[in-house]
Amino acid sequence: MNSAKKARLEAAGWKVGTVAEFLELNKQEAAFVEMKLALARCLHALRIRRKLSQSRVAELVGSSQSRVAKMESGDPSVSVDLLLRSVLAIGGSPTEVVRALASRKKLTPA
Amino acid sequence: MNSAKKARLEAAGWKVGTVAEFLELNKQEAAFVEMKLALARCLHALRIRRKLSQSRVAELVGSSQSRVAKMESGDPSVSVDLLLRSVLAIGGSPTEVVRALASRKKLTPA
DNA sequence: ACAAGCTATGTCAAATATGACATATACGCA
DNA sequence: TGCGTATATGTCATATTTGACATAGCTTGT
Repeated sequence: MNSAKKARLEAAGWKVGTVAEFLELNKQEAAFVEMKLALARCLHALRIRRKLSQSRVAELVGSSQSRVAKMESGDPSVSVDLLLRSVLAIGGSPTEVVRALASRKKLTPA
Repeated sequence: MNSAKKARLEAAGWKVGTVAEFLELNKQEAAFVEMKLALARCLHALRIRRKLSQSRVAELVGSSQSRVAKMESGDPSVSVDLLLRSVLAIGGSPTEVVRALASRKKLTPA
C-alpha cells in the first residue's frame, strides 16, 4: 500500500496495519473476552448454587441488581475487576476463580 | 452496641458491623489483591523473559512507560483489566495467566 | 386477572482508571 | 565527568466504569 492510500484510509478513520497484526490483536481480544465470560459464568453458577437472587448479590457486592445482571450477561460495560470482586464477595474462592478461568470455552467462529 | 452509639459512630463516618464481617471483607480484599499482584509479577517476568523494555511494552499495549511501571509495581490505580490485557499483548497465553493466578503467593501479615 | 418476586435493558451523573507528560533516580559506558 | 537508556513516581485532563434508577418481561401462586 502506498502512503497516499494509507493517508486517505486513515483520514477516513481506519487503522492501517498488516493482516498478521490484525489477527494477533483479535486473538488477544478473543482471549480476553473468553476469560471475562468465564468469570461471568462462574458468578452465575455460584449464585445459583448458593440460591441467591441478583438483588441479594448486589447487596453483598455493594452494587445494584441491574449491574449484577449485566455482569452475568458479560455486558461490555463490566470490568474484570468487578466480576472478580463479585465472585469473591459471594464466597467464591480464588481456587474456584482459577478453575473457571482454566476451563474457559473457546469462542466459536460465527 | 446500642443503636444510639451505632448512630453516633456512623455520623462520625464509621461503618458498623460485626467482627466476622470485617474479617470476611478483609479476606476477600486480600484474595483480590493477591491475584492482582500475581498478574503484576507475571507481566514483569514475561517482559524480562522477552527482553523488552517498559517503553516497548507500552507501545504494544497502547499505553505509556509510566503506566507499565505502575502495573508491575501493583499500583492501586491499575485495574486487573489492564494487567490482563497487557500480559496478553506481550504474548502471554491464557494458560500462563491461569498458572500465574494459581501460584499466587499469600500476603504475609505485617 | 392480579400481585409479588426475579431478571433484563437502557440511561445518566458521579466515581474511577487511563495515557500523557514531567521529572527523578540509577546504571553502564566512553 | 557527561550521555544515553531504563525505571520509578507524581499530576492531570479525559475516558471509561459505576451504582442508582426506571421500566419491561417473565414466572408462580392466588
